[in-house]
Amino acid sequence: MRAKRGNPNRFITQTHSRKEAPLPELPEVETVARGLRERILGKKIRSAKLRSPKHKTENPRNFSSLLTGKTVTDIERRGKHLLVHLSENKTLWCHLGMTGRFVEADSAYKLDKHDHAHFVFAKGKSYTALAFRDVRKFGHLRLVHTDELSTLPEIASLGPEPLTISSQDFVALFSARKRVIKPALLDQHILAGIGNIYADETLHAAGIHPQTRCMDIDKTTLQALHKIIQKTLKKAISSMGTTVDNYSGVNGEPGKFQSYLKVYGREGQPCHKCGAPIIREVIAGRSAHYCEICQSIR
DNA sequence: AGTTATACCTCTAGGC
DNA sequence: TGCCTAGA
DNA sequence: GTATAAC
Repeated sequence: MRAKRGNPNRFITQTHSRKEAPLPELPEVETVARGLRERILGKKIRSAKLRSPKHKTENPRNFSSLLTGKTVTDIERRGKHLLVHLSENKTLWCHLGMTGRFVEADSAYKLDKHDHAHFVFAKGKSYTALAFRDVRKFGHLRLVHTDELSTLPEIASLGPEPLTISSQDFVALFSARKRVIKPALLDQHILAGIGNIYADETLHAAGIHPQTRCMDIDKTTLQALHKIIQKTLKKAISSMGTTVDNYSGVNGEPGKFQSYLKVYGREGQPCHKCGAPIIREVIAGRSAHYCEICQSIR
């Protein structure tokens, strides 16, 4: 399946021996938000259908009538949440979970069994039809009142955005905690948007062992981690996210960041820095990938 | 407070 | 070839 | 991926 044996420039791609979910994290969700802006911003919802009533969704009965006729006024990302703001104080609040995605689904499109909703947006002669697909059903689509968004616990309790937090605030966020760094990075209440891939990648780049307690990491290293996180997320966004055997873009465009992965999904393969095999170890219930030589800070 | 396990759900690579 | 399970 | 219950 994958890749390019013998191509030194594709050293990462060829190492993936398994089909892995893309795990929508901040860069992937940002990519989707941008794709949605291009396609549906300013358009009016002509139809909205929910085809899997079992899927986590609010107002399943009224879904169609509540959405039809509303206009998409703004699309924002907060952590891994997608907020599609509509006219009349409505917001379509989406989370992609592990496998959620939007796919273009015009009249020729054959709905997949995992397409839980279908939308048609229009402005003048310009139509866009999208399906919301979510194989594992960990994501959701919910219709909420825009002015009540900030009262929703899932949104209100989110930590700051990693791309805009200052270095000082970042250091303050972690330096006093007893917790282990990897789960702390994954904790959306502390910082919003980082998931398993970028936690592992940034810790490797910063030379920090994933089991290190936050308070044991000196300030200089935390400052370095802050920089690395911003750099990595920006690069991933400009690469349109990480795609392994799936698509992160709205129209199915694969991301390109997977070719830069240095530890994630590379268990047993040589570290690109030192050659030691990459370790995979379950930490706090999730796979952590790291190099025990390069990530000696602990 | 912080940690860990468990549940939610479907699919696929890889082992046997 | 197919069945089964770990892990996404 | 996340929420929740349980040490």
